[in-house]
Amino acid sequence: MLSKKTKYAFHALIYLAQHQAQGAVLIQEISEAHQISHKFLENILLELRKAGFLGSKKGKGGGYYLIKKPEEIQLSKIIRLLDGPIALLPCVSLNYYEPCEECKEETQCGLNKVMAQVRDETLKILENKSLADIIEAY
Amino acid sequence: MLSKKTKYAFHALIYLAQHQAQGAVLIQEISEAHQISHKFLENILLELRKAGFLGSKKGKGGGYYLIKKPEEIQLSKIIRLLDGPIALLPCVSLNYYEPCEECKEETQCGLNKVMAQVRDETLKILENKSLADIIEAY
DNA sequence: TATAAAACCTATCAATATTATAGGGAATTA
DNA sequence: TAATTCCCTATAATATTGATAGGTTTTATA
Repeated sequence: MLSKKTKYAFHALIYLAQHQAQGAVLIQEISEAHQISHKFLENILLELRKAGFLGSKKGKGGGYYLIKKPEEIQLSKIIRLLDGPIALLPCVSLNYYEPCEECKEETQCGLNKVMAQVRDETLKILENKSLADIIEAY
Repeated sequence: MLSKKTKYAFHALIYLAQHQAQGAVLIQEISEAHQISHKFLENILLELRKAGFLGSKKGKGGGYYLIKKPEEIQLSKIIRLLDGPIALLPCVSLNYYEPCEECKEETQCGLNKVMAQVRDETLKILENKSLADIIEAY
């Protein structure tokens, strides 16, 4: 299951994409529109900015805005940033890999094989779908 | 990520499958073989029994044993039993469905669509792979 | 039939992760 | 210079997961 953090991130990104014309958008505005705690959302937007998805402007008239095109924002990247690994086991994670404690030969482990397959199919979708794709039908 | 509970369950099931000949197997034996806390494993085996995967025998010479063929134990069933939903969002979960709080029309939500797709691909694998499959290469 | 072995069951504790809040700092605008 | 808004870090609250504890019931067997 995706965490609230990730869900909020998606909502915020969608909101920002749909209000690109208006320039910088206040945290406040997004948090009210989606009923998210202002401060919690603030932390999330901060992470998204540090990761290069958003830009920000301080002071009056400030706020957040997308600095990547919605087409260029892969869903997989957002999930990894806020939720961590997409894989079901550390030993098949591409970005958060950790060796299996039990297996000597991971490549010969049946569980590893299946979970690697799940990971591949999941990534095939999440890497090829972008923010733009989910907005289309929103 | 799968919980330890689920991982332990898989290890235990694999162990039981590989020691089917010996009849009932002690919790102790499995917990030692896999370095799992005896009591924690006990709870897990209990759940597996209640769910119909295992049988048990009390008293001396007792223990746990598989009552389903490894071929008939879908990985998806084990994960759902111990970890809950496989889907990434409640609104696309088949077994633990909960309506989306924001969407009026889930069918028209882009996030819902993508996550349903992920769920389908994941299940396509986890429902078609059984305990027997992961033992083969173990 | 007494004893020991083993699962059964439920409660509770501990550790960790998630969600949320708090509050002063720094930059920007007017 | 004052108001606004994001920046940053710490901490508190809550939920989930992982682990432990201890008595109960059943069963084999000596």
